[in-house]
Amino acid sequence: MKSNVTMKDIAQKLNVSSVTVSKALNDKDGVSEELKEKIKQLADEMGYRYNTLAKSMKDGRSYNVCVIIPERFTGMAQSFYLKVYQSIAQILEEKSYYGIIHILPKEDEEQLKLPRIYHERRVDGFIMLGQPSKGYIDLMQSVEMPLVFLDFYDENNHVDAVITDNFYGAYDITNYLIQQGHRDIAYVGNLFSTSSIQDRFLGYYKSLLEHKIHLRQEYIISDRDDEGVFIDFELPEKLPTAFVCNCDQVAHLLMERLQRDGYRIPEDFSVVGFDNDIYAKLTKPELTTVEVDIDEMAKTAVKFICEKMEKSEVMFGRVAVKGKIIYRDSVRELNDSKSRDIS
Amino acid sequence: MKSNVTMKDIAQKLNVSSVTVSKALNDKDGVSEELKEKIKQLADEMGYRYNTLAKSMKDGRSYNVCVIIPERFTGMAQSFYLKVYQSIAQILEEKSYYGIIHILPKEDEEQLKLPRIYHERRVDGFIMLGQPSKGYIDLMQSVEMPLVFLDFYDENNHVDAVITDNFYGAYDITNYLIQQGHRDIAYVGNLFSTSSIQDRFLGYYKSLLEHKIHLRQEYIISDRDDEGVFIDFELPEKLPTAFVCNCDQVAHLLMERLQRDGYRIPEDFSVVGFDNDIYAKLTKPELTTVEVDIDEMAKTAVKFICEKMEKSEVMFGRVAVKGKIIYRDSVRELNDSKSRDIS
DNA sequence: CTGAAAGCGCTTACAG
DNA sequence: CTGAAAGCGCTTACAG
Repeated sequence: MKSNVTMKDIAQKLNVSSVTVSKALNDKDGVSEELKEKIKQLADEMGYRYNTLAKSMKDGRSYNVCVIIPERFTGMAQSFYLKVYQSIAQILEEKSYYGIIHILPKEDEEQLKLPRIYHERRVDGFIMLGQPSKGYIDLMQSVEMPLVFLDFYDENNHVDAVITDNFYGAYDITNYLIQQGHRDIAYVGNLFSTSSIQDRFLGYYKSLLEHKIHLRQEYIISDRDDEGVFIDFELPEKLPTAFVCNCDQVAHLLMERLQRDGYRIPEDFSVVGFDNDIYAKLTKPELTTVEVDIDEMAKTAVKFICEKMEKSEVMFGRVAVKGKIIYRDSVRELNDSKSRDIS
Repeated sequence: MKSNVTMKDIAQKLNVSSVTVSKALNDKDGVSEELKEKIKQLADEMGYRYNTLAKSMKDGRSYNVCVIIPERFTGMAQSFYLKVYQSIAQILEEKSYYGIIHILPKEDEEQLKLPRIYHERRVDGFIMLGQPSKGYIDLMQSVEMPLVFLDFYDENNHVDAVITDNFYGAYDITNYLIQQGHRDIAYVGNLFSTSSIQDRFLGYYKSLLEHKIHLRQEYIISDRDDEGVFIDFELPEKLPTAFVCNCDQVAHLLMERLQRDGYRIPEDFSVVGFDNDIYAKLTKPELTTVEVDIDEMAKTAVKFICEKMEKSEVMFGRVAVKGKIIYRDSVRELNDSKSRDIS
């Protein structure tokens, strides 16, 4: 395969103009079917490859969408965002866009440096995947380019955002525990750490309220300090029968702690998580949890960004995508017995 | 920030030509320092962004390097390749290239479909990260474009490849076990599954040979079938005192099995792994293992691909990058006692 | 149905 | 030190 064949080369061989070749290869009107076929065939034979850079330059669009992920979300076991990116890229592909991943280095985030791809005009829109610093959010807003937030939102900015339905996810899974006969249910998570921990807590709380179950302060168990570093759990004197953990990793840690203390799960305690990530299957027994609908989130974000790239005025607001409960073996049904003693 | 400022716009404002603006912004000779400054400043004020697409078209290069990862390597807990990509992208960035990740869908791999980015001439070179099918390897070879294999190599093709030093990694860690007094050492892995399992086995074997330790067939314990699906371990009648596992995940599985059988680690058995991935810290106790030098591998691969993009004749052959042992708590020192009974 | 002309935004090679 | 001309590979709008 020679690599430098252009439309002009094809045109010359057939004694036509490059305009005709262009039309033929793009399947446009104005060329006889016969000639079209001949051109396409010759293009194939000559190993012609369409040069999109030329087209890009012509119509001033790069056909690239940049997916920015803050570096801190890319650590071990954080394959969640990679999966989201993968889904995004695939959907963009169908629309003939490229999804370009950009892992935002910590320094760039602090110094408010936009990706080089922006300064070099190689991008038509941004999907911000995972919450960056406040300053960076403002920066992204200030450049006039289509922008969608994914998996977080910002109170103060009017940016289209696609998020997991944290609230109803936690609500659903707490309801499930109550259906199984649990009444003493704790929530595990630092309420002041992230908005998703907070929203999940509120979903849990709503479920309690609807079932007229009193929220006990000592049943709100912190899992990390305000910097996000995990801390030892301080379990209350009187233990609940079930724990709603704000994420699978914390459920994993909690189960280890309980098992170390000699308890069995789910016999002694039921535990549920959120995310359905790798930790959900690392626990013994495996975890009942809420699975995030990655494909739906990706699809929605791509739809938004594409429409915004077409006509930049459109706004979609904040959209929450519902997840679904994955039932495994970390929850025990409490048969009528209202409460129990720990032996 | 207006988005459509061009060199011409800047030129007109200053009553100079766009050639002069181009020279000034690229810091080339032929413009007075004074004028250069003025131009740069105005460019800033006007929110000028350099249009690399135009440059790309001019010199027929996209400045993109495509990193292809077969889909099956991107599952949960497979953040290894993401980290490699991250490192690659960062190093390419320093050289003003873009690293474009492309997750190769299974169907495309089967149907031998190259990434669209190739057909659209938006890429100057490929880094193949992770071993694809034989057919796909041949396909990649057939397109005349700079190509580097990363983390695998192919016997039959003369392609530059950067790999982990599986052989010496396993050799080193087996030596370490022997230093700790172990003589009865098993290897865990299906020798016919992948070349890295095989190479690691051979490193283990070399260590035995050098210490005049007889290789016992029943000490080669398979971990997966030929399709790569994990199977139950068949442990030999007489158990060894130490296990060299072909990867951390398998070490994790083995430790679970042994612990389920009532053994303690490292008191009853020593276990070592390879990779230092997430599984190495999920085991209790944490795993002594071989860490792959991701940055060095990435650096080498990028160096190769860049030089090949400059002048395509250069060849580097196969380069193995050494890892290093990470000492944790899964190995026990055997004080002189040659062998032991299991109580 | 076919094509000459102009232009996308930049750079290179050359002339002054 | 400065700039007019030509060209990268394509497409659009228009003329025939």
